Amino acid sequence: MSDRKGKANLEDIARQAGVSKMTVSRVLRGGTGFSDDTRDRVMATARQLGYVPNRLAAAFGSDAASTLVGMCVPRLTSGLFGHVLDGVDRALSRLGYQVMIGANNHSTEEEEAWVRQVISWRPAGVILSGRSHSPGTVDLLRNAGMPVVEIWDLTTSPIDMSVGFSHHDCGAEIGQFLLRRGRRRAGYVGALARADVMGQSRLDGFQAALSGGGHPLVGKEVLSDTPGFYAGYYGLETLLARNLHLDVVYFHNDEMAIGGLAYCQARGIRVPEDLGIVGWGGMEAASVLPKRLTTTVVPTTAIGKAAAEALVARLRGEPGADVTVIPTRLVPGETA
Amino acid sequence: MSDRKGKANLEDIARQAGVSKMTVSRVLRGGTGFSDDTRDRVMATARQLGYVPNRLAAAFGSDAASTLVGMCVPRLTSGLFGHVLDGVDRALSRLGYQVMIGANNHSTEEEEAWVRQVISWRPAGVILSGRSHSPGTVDLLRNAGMPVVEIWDLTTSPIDMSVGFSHHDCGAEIGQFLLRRGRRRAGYVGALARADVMGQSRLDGFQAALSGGGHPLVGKEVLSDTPGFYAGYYGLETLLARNLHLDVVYFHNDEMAIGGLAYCQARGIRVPEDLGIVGWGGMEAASVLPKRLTTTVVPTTAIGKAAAEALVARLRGEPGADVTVIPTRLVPGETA
DNA sequence: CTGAAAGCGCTAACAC
DNA sequence: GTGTTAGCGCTTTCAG
Repeated sequence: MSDRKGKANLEDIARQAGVSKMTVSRVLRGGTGFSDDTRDRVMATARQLGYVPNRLAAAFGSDAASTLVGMCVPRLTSGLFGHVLDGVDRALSRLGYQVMIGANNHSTEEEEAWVRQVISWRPAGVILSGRSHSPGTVDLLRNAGMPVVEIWDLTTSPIDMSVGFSHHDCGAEIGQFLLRRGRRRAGYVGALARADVMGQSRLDGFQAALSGGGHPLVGKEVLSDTPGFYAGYYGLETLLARNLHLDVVYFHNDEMAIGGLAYCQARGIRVPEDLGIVGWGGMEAASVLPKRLTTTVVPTTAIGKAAAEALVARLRGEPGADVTVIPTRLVPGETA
Repeated sequence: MSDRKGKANLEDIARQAGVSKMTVSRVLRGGTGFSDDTRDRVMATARQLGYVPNRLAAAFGSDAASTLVGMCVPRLTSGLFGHVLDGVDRALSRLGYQVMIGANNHSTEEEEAWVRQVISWRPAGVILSGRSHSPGTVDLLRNAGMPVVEIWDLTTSPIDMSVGFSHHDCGAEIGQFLLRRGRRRAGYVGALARADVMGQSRLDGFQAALSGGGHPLVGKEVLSDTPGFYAGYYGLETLLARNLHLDVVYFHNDEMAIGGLAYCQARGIRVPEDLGIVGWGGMEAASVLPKRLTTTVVPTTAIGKAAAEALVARLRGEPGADVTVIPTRLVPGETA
């Protein structure tokens, strides 16, 4: 059916359909400037030849035809970011874009390495997670002159655009909530201290609110481990072993909080009577527990969708805000 | 610093360093055939100009220089596939490849649409999830002449290569296990009946084993919903409402099983005394429950890693098996 | 409505 | 050790 390398190109179609490459190109891209007859003939020939367009050539030759979008998340195994990725991918793929992923593992160096790779593919734009990046990353992106969306942790001075919410405010809101509920001796269990800037922001906000209310954080335990169920379980065990008479514990996220709940159940600690348990993130599991987890629900998919839309709007030259706030929602639950 | 469009290219570096484009290309790719002095000069100039290579041009011009790999999963929000993706990405990014993602939402049509897009970028290879694909997908991939790895559900006649395990065997193994434990009236709770071929395979294996043992499946409830906690909770409620006197229920996955456990706890149903609960997948949460969930643990990351390695081995012309079995592990747990 | 020419930035092949 | 030539497949521009 076709020639060299078993791959037909525009010229093959052109020859066989008796038109020029240019006409084929126009037809295939659904443009205008050809007769119905020509279109039908070209389409038929393309199908017959099993033509597969070469977007490498298209993107290369046209400088503005790239439909690649890079998206970097902290960890690919994070349930929350899976939903963000889903929101991004659904919005983008529907518009004909392709998503290149990357994980920075909470390291700005790894992020920079990823950015360096990804921009060499001349993507239409890039989505980053978080607001702290290496100077090299910022440089690279500024010079690349493509839309950049920083998601998750809002920043008022984005590289280009920002979509998300304030982690600091999440922590503060929970702090105030707990004080209102009469909690006086709060603890914190986290993970990945050095690495996770955003978890740290929540803790900062939490502490600020507690101190502001006159009942500062009593104790904290931060493991250097994946912030999952295990870490929550053992982190709470360690923290409680210090006998600080805590009446509530704020966890890095819902998974850890559920681990904490499991520990309480195993030890006969009554929740919320003996100890309050608070999570963050809003994973689905948290809402079918025997007692609904007190937590902050993050609209993950909406953030992904909004980020994708902001990116595309910029690409199309449509007006759009540089900073988009996607509010989180405190769910009182029954565990604190 | 540089010229038109603020982007330096090989020629800019060549001119400023007083060598030819070709020499610059050789230096930048870490090849051979230049003096130390030349190398230093070129490198310095490249850095000074803020040179960002154009892989679009490289991949386009060399036909064998693509480092793009496409990876399609059923759902981006699946915890298990998040880990698979992580395994793939870690293995691949370390070797300089970039991953383009896609989700097929359990639809072979959506998968075909994705394949059509992705191969137009002339990737080095493609990783698909599952073994059932549309004829169009198979055609496209066969003609593309690039390595293809089908993961998750093993097939002995892959398009090219297959890495995973047998879902049918997973179900059968659980069926036999339950019979040995004296269970006689088993039920099943699943989700996405039509769409999820692999879940169906597990159910098939499960039923075959039960029937083979003389105690066929008593009842099943399959929701058209996301296979998550909610669906598990309400699915079990619905199934039990039929008063079939079940003594054990096999769930589509761990999330649903945990939803089922939550239902039992809410209703005072004792597990495993009154009812056995069995999951599938091996999510982390399952192992910190008050009672460890009886389930099948799937080595997700290992599958991703093996798939990536098989793909790269093929690209390098290294010998490798077409079919790689990554065994799952039945965890007896305490819920059945 | 259609076509011809030029060129995107890089690498392969070959010459020196 | 280094340079020259050609060309990857497409789109842009400009002519008709």
